[in-house]
Amino acid sequence: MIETRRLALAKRETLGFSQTELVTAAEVLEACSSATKSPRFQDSSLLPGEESFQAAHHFAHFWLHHGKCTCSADDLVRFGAAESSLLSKVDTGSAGPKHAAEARVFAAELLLPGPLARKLFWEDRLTSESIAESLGLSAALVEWQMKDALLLPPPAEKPPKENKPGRSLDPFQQKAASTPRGPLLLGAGPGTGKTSTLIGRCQFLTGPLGVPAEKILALTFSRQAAQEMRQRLADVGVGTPSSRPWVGTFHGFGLEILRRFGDRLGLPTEIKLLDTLDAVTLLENHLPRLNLDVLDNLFNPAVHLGGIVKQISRAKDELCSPARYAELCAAMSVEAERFAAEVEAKPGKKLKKDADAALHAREQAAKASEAAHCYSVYQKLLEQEGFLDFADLISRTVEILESCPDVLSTLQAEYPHVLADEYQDVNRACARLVRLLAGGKAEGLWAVGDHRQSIYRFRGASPANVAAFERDYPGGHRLELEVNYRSQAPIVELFSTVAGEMEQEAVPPAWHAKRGTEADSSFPAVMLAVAPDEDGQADGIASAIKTLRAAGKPLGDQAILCRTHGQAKALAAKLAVRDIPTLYLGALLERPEVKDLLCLLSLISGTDDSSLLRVTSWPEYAVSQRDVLPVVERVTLEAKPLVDVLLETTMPPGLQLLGEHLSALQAQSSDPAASLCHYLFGQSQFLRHLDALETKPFVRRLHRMAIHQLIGLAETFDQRVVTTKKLALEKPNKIRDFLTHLRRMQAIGETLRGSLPPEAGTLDAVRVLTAHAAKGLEYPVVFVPNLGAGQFPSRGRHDGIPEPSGLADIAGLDADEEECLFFVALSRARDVLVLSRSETSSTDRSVKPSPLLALLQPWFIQQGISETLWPAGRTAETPVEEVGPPDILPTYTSSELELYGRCPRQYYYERVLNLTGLPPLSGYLKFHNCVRRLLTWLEEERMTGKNPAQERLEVKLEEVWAEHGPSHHLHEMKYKSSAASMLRTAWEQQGHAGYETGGLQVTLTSCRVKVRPDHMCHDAATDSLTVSRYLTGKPGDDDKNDKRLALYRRAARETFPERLLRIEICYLAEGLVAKVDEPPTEYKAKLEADRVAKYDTAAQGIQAERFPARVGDICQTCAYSLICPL
DNA sequence: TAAGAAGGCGTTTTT
DNA sequence: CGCCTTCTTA
Repeated sequence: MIETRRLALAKRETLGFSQTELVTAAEVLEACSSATKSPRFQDSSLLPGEESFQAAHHFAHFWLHHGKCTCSADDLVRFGAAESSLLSKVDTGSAGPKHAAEARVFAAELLLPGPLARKLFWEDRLTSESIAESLGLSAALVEWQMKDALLLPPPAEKPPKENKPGRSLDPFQQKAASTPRGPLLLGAGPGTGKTSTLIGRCQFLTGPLGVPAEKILALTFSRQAAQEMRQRLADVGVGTPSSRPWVGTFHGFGLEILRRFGDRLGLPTEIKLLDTLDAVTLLENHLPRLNLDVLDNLFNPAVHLGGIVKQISRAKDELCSPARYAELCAAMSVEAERFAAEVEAKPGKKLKKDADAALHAREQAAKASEAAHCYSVYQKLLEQEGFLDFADLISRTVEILESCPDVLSTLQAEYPHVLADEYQDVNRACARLVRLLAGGKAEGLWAVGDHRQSIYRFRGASPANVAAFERDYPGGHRLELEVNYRSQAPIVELFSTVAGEMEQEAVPPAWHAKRGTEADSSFPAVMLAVAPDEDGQADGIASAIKTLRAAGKPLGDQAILCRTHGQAKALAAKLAVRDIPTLYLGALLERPEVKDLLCLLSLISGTDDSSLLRVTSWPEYAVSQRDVLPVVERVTLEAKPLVDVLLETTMPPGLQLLGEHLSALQAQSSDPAASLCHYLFGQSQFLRHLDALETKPFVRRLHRMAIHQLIGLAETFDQRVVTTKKLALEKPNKIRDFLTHLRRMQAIGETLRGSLPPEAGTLDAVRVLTAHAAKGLEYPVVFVPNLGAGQFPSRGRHDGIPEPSGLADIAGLDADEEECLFFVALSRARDVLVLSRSETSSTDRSVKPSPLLALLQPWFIQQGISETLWPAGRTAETPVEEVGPPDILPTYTSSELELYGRCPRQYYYERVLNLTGLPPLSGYLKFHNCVRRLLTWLEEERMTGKNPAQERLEVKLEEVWAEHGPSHHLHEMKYKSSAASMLRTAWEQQGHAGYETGGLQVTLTSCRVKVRPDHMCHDAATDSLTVSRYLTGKPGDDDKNDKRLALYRRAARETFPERLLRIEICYLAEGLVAKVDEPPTEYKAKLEADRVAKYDTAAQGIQAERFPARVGDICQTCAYSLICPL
């Protein structure tokens, strides 16, 4: 697209207009007409602005593709919704959509060049509407174009890089490219020219061998890799417009086969493809059929569905049918039982550890079995509805090829040459697909990969396919590329050492470094540094970056490769403080400017009025919180539309202005992307204020790119294939649906990472990325920080859903995945590689060196290089000011202190600002709310003297349910019956007569706490008091360590010192009662005291008005996440 | 000194 | 929820 823009600008200049000259659309089109000697394409059914765009679009095709426009009418007018379908995510290599997109960009750039748009907006301070008017274009088009022109980095003067001078192939590459017949597996280590060889292979096939280009099938994993390969093939002139190789992704190829031959499996002609969220929604819609038990969670039924869907997808990648999956799980259960029996029969004293292990094995088996059942239900649903998921694109294609010999032979004849890229990353399904296509002797198969770079095993990639190449392809042979063109000799030696250590049996590979050692006195090629703390490490990296820049390595040539996004985020932040521009967007939805705009959207769609607090705090409106809070309250209470309230003449001017903006947006369209564009470029001063807030130009860039990403996300958002059941009375509202979609994505744990647009490629800033993301890339300078134990390799977390053993037969695994990742990271460096670690971290007091460093030892010893010591950093600790106990102790309820403990910021929103926040996404919180209300009611009834009659329970349940229950919820009945049974259990716990009126109270250092236990019961005969806590979930191991129980004990002791005390947990769902014993030792008593002290700490925080946000998992479900931190 | 309990922390990504 | 670390206890 960058190139397309460049072409458009150049064309505009040849037409006689400069880049920043204000020229009307009519004049531009007139010039186009005379330049091409063709009439202005005209369609009188269009509006004036649209007509210009369409005409320009036709000229664009004429110049770009030397052809006529074949785009649909929709393509022509609706420039924004270019790629709204999920199917467009699957790359089938067809040129149509790409050409259409190029023409759109070209046309827009021709009519309103980026430089002109920037000048008019920033210098002349014009709005999109006035620009549209003066150019004779539609405002929507102008806004769409401004989105790119203002938010993306302007293109560099010169093209970023010319393609590498076409080096002729070296002997190894030549031999591989010109193998007369396969099957061949080419081992291509880092920087050995894998892609060049692949291209060379195509040239060899189409050249000397005279193979028609369309007989070649090249399969990759990512669309990007496919795109690059297509580009390079075009560059070297392989193929013609009528005969070109089929280059695309495995999934894209599968999609094409399913479109052609899907009828053999009874698939519908129009394929409906599900993404992960669709799949989760589908399962959620049929939750009762899933019969979840161990994987059930009443309070958040969807909590495990994400993991289950992931597991199903894994199974499909392994070509494992639901039946087979169930068998594996059954075997797992048998094994678990056998293990349990073995433990049971073991002589000697029983160890808790063994018993736990047995229990654990059983639980895992039970979970797996439930997942297996979900799989079978899911698959039936897919077939019933005619849906496919991503994994089906491969597995069902395999199914066709295996069951329809005619289809198979058709395809084998069409593609006698099959090229498979990244062979170490193929999963079983892809490997089978390749095997089938390659045919009997598989002479046309040419695969390339590097098993040491197999870093995607967690998603099913299996280097076992590399190991088993000869088994799968008898008569197959291997070749290895041995010259590294990328890195300086010391770096090549270093990662060769690692590769040698990784290999258990095989001879270590020795790559020849082509580049030798280009001595650079200012910096060693390889360096290993250790800092006492993380700030020291950041200082060290920052100063190395500066030194290297001074030595001629621009910031854009330097990259920091981290193991996790968490590390990347932290390091990027530390470098930003040290004035190093870094290119890292992080989680898109956590970025303040993105949250700002999401709040705006939620105001437009009327989904969350508390967003008002955030929006009105912008400089544009500058309304004080004092003025806004009453408005929020009124809107909540009066059920009057927000805009109407804002437009009341008594409102402060800021609120009225916002009211005007919102009402205009609401009148205009309900498309999220269009609304955002109109707001940003037409109505508001948002972008100018955003700039004013930030002094560093680079950070401004990041802000704008993040906003661009958000708009892109909104553009590609479309109605879901599978929707959650909605209330019939809800009006369609695309903005609301978009916001809900984002929340649901968050809820299933999908983080939307802000990926950088290609336009960012030329920016001079240090790239911060994960080692995974760096695969296939190279940088002159590479930093690999945080090489501590537990950091790299990362101590990861697994999903709750176990994988049945035997799903993947990964026999003969070569090296550990983390070692591969380390290897990938090291081999990205061209000239300088800086490895570093910190001896402490914010979480661990001491961090040992990563075991991965041991792999480097031989080389470091041989070179006589020892660790460089970096000094400690400045520790920027802000001392917490102590607030002494106040004269009059304030009183809090225990629940508000607990709220503060969970997240002080949430406490602030709820208790200080009195906001209500978003309603919960699913029904479980309403259900929970009902149960709590009912239990409180029950306890209050009891306080009056006696247990209510049983019939009253049902009456009360109906009453509370009608008002607060999850009515119309998909699983309302399930919730309702659990609520009824819990209430019943609580009711049966009546025990004794004689209830305490009022609650308990406890005095801490800085406050008094009012405690209202779930249930209390006084037995006058023995003068004993039983205090019970109701738990609605399943019993857990550390329930009795809950700080609330400690508080119960303290409060009961203080309120009734003379009574005999008994603390209990009552599990309502199970009908169990567990007694909580008195702390037997001093140590335990101290632990309990510490728990109580947490209430004290919370009270101190509230008094000191400290309300920091506790960022973590809870944010995903927090009702205030959009406005936080306010 | 080792077993055990309690607390703290927290992955990678494409289609 | 599963791991590692840190602390207590026998």
